[in-house]
Amino acid sequence: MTLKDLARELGVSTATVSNAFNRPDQLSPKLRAHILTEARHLGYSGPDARARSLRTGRSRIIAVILAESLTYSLNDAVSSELLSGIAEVLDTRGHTLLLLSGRQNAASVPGASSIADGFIVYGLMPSLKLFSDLPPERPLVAVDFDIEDHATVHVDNEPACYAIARHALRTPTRRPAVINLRLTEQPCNGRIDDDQALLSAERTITRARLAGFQRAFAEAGIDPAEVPMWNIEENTFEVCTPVIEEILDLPEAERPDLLLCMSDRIALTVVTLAEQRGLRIPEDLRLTGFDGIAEGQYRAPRLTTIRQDSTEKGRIAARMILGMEPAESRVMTTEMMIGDTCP
Amino acid sequence: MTLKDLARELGVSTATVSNAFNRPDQLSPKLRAHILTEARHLGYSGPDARARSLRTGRSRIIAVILAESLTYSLNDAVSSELLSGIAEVLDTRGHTLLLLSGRQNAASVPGASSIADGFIVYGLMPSLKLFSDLPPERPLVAVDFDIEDHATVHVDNEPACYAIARHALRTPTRRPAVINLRLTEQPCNGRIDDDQALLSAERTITRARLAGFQRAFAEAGIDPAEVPMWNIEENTFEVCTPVIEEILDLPEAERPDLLLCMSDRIALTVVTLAEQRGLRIPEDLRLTGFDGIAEGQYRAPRLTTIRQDSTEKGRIAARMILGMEPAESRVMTTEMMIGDTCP
DNA sequence: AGGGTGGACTGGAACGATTTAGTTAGCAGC
DNA sequence: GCTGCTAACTAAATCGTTCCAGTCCACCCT
Repeated sequence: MTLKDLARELGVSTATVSNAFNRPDQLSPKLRAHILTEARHLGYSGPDARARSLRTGRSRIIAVILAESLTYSLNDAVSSELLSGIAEVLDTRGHTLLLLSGRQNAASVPGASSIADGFIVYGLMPSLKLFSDLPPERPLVAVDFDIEDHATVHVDNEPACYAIARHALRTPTRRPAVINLRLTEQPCNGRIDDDQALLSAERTITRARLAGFQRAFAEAGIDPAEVPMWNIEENTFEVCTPVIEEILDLPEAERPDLLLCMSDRIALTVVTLAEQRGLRIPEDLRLTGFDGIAEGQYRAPRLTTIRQDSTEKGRIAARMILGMEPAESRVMTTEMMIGDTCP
Repeated sequence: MTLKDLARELGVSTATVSNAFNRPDQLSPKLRAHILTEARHLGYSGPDARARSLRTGRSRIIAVILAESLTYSLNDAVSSELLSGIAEVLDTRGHTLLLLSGRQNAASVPGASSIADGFIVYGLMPSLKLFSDLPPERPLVAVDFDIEDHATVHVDNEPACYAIARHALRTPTRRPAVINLRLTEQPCNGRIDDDQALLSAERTITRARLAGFQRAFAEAGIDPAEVPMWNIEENTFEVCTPVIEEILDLPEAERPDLLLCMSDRIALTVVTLAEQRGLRIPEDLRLTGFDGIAEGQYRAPRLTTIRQDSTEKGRIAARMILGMEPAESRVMTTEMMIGDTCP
């Protein structure tokens, strides 16, 4: 049952049926009512979205391309908050959300994606071939990374990390350490040696966060090069655990008494594993996080962290895509939250 | 730049270009290579998904229609695990995920949805007009509710709740209580009075869970009608909090010493608020959850709960939609996890 | 009566691909 | 030289809409 069938059945033109569904003002109310009634009666449930999107060039679909697998992204608090902000705005404007992963089968991205009216890309590396395959005329907003000729949304990573490190270093500290998130060029889950290719040129956020920490170290008279660093490959409890166990199980003389973590997930894992070992927080171990996820604030000890509003970040990106606000480069401010883990 | 333009430019037919992209065996490798090279060169990034989906009738998009708002669904551990299972399967088969909410602007659903090749519907009520608007010939799988003529995926709610309640009632209990999730016909966030229209006929899961609890009560010689019940409208910390405060702040003689909760989120909120009040778990208060979310197992006290594998539930639904397994009615088993909150 | 106006409806050309049913050329076999 | 076969390619119909450019008619104004 197509629009054409329906038109023939009713003895009107296809244009009129189309108007009955799309432009009520173009035909008499009586005829319109008749058409809609008959449509329902004959089992026609409105114009086919496929044909419509071909003809109009618009689908009311916005694609979100995520750096990690969908599985990860949906479970991670930060990226699902981002998605939820995006969804919120799209929903109110009658748009829908298509989820794509830029990771494994990136092949499927260009194919499926050309159906979308716009793209929100989260945390990818700008060098990816992927970008050249996206239809160049449709809007694209980059979140948490930089790419030329496109709008971006960020938080003030460097100043925020500087501020929280400065706060942490006000309390005398013997052995500070940093737990990075996806910092190294090559995958590395564990201690970062001197000789490892350190900073991937493209990981702009991670680099900015580390730079903030290091600025505070230098200012406090600590040589940043002397501060031990670990790296975490994926922001999950499971992947964090072995690395953190390695740190906490160091002999007491070597064990850090301050851990600057690049995410709350990492920090929460530290809390869990430290509790299991009977370490007292903050007496034996102080730590800071990043993100300000809800889970970190529900229960004692509440995390000392940088709160970024990922939901709002998503809203902004969505509004930019829909043209509700200028698509420009935007840096959001964050807020330091002093919790119990580093008073 | 369209396929037709490219064909003209190269002096071949559109069919040949189409074959170059879709059926390598239909033309000489040499010509194919030439076409692909030139395509890239001239800025043609493959067949347009809109036109293709119109012509072939397939889009490689599966729509997931969620009962709650997208914002909620993306933040809730259970539904995002479900999504993640779905995404995992779709991803490996080159399909993508379109997220729709069946709630507020249900109007946008039929319009946008006819682009999808199939539908996974989560937790909706089958009476919704929505269903009649979906293209009837495309596959539909219902998750966590029943609808005629369609495949469904479930867990064994009643037996699972019976089992955990039985376990909880083995320890002598003076004042058991139940905290339901979305049980009442009319929205109600708080104590359920006798005169409230109790069981929405359509909320099959919730009803099944309560039935399981009540069977165990009866068996333990407790009149189910005497057990006080509360109701929670939305499975979030914020919405749970006032109700749980109401319960925990009852005079000690009235305060329940066993709380059977219909979700881990509710149970976790109880843990948080009980800790704040200095109540000892399980000495002063025992409680059980439902879902088995990761957050409930990380930190002490670990929840005593029913673990359902929502990720696997999603995988099954996705496989059914893609025809990788028979689309029939399926009941998954759950596992009781004895944690610290009700040993 | 003639001209102008505007509302209601229609015809048919796109939109950009896929696919069926060919056509053509080359070559082997007899 | 004819037939038959295959590989390589093409012409044209088709998918289900939308929307531009009209047509038609009733009505009003002068």
